[in-house]
Amino acid sequence: MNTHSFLVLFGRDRRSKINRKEKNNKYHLILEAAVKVFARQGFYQSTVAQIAREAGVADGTIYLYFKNKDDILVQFFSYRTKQVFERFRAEVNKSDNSLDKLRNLIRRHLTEFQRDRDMAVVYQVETHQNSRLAEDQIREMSQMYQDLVSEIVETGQQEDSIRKDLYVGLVKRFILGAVDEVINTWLHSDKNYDLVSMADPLVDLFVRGIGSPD
Amino acid sequence: MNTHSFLVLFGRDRRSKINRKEKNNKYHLILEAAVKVFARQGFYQSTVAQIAREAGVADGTIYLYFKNKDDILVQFFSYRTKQVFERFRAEVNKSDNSLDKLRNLIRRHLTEFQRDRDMAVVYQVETHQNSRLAEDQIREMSQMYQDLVSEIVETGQQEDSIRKDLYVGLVKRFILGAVDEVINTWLHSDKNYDLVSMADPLVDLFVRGIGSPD
DNA sequence: AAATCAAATGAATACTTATTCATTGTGAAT
DNA sequence: ATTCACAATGAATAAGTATTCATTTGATTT
Repeated sequence: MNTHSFLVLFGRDRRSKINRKEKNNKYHLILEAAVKVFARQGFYQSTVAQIAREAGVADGTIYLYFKNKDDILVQFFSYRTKQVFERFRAEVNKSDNSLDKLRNLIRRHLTEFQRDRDMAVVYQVETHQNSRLAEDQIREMSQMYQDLVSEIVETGQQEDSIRKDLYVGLVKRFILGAVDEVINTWLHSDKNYDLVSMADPLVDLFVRGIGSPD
Repeated sequence: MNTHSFLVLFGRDRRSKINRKEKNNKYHLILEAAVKVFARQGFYQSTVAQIAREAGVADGTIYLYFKNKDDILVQFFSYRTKQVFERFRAEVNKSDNSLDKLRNLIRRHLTEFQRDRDMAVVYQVETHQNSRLAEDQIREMSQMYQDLVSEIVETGQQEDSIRKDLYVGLVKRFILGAVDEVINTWLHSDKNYDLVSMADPLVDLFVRGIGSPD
């Protein structure tokens, strides 16, 4: 862990910190460039030289801000992706009604992933990898998401809008998996339809299932 | 695993086919070894030397059976995985009842992926990759699966066991995604629970949803 | 203008690895 | 026994690439 990572967190201070601010910018510049390159070619197919080129800096400069190539991916998960997942929590907290919570969560999830495709690609690929470089970060986010779903299910059961005979561990995977696949299909398509518009039909499927009411 | 033991096992067949049979065996030997190595380390982290070692052959031998490293992965999808997906179709055809079709499909899917973990890992990782080496094969299998679900939904709608107001394109992703995630979680766990036992609860979720009946 | 110093550079290093191919091994045919 | 036809080998080749570090740049201070 290098000093610069910390500077990022507290980068708002404007006074006499031009120097830091520049640093801050370059850190983000490289990170953004890296994500773009990773999204296009995959982590292992991407070279440090390509990232440097995309960011408009020299190869060596990258090592002033990141320990090594792996570290770039870890930083991506630590800051960019974790930030997004924290927004999910905020979204769920907005409502008391469990079905609204669920709808808000899915909608936010699709919105954020549609907004930043490069992030979406890297996230989808790396979380499905076997030897995951950012294993700890990925676990933490997965846990975050599962906690949200748990909370939704519990709330719903209290207010009697969600079945009580559910295996909650499975419900979590059921929901996350379906959302993931919808995103994945979108990423592999020409991306000329609105991902967020899938939210309502998807929630409807989660809640009512595909079976006839009778 | 060395070549010698294989020669002993199959060394009895002296006919002119011995040549072909040996070839065939070595082809499969290498393919199996490669899948094992890919599953452990990922495609790009795996070296041809490692595959050769695992198969008990020389590095150069691999190029007598495969055009190059990429070709090994393509062959894996062309033969091994496609074969599995064809079993899915057979399974669905066994029943006329749509919900049974669905249950059979899911059960078979989980059974096959549990049976061959190495295949499961490679499949899961590669299908989520961005630049997919076996793009054509993957598309074909995805299509196969989606056709199965379409068939199930149509049958179910005719026999009035499945809702008629469904967006079928979404139902496909909904089902495949949930199954995928259940498999993925299992692969990243200690794998000491029975994957197939998830089939019935999962189908129940698909059909009835999580919402209360009222 | 000179000195200072961190930031940035990019050529050089050290290493890894896919692929080739001259050589060797093997069993069948003559 | 000798030749023949391949299968198999693995050392050598040719590329590629992560990382380092001696040098340069440019801004700020003295």
